[in-house]
Amino acid sequence: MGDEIRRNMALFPIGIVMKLTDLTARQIRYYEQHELIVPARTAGNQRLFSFNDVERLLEIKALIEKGVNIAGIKQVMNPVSKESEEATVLSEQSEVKRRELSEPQLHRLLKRELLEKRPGKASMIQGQLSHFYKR
DNA sequence: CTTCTAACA
DNA sequence: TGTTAGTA
Repeated sequence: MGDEIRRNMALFPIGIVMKLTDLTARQIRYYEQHELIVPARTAGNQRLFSFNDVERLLEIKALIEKGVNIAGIKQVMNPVSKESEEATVLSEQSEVKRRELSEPQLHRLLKRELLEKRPGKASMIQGQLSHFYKR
C-alpha cells in the first residue's frame, strides 16, 4: 500500500508536468475540465499532480495522437475517483513534503518511480525525462 | 500561477 | 472537437 500512496501523492506543479508530458498548461487544464485527471490543489488553489496524474496525461497524449477523442479516452481509462480522493486528502501534507524535498531528491524519486515501476512503458516516458535530467 | 470567454480549424 | 489567445 506504500506504493499506492507514493503514486497518488500530489507533488508536481503544472510547470513541471508541462515539461514531463510536453503538454501545454491549457491542454492539461482542458483534460482536467473533462475529468480525465483530477489533480489535487494547494491552499492557493494551484494544481499539484501525482505520479498517477502524470502517467494518465501521457496516456491521454498518446491516445489523442492516435486520433482518440475525449469520450473515447474516458471509456478506455478507469474513471477517476478513488485515487483522486486520496490524492486530494494527501494534498496538504504533500505540499509540505514537496517543499522539503530537494531537487535532486525529487529527480531521484521520479526516476525510480517511472523507470523501476514501469518496464513496458519506460521507453515512452524516458524521452520526457530528459527535461528533468538536464539542467 | 489561476480563471474566464471567445475564437480558430 | 481539441486547442489556443487574451484577459484580469
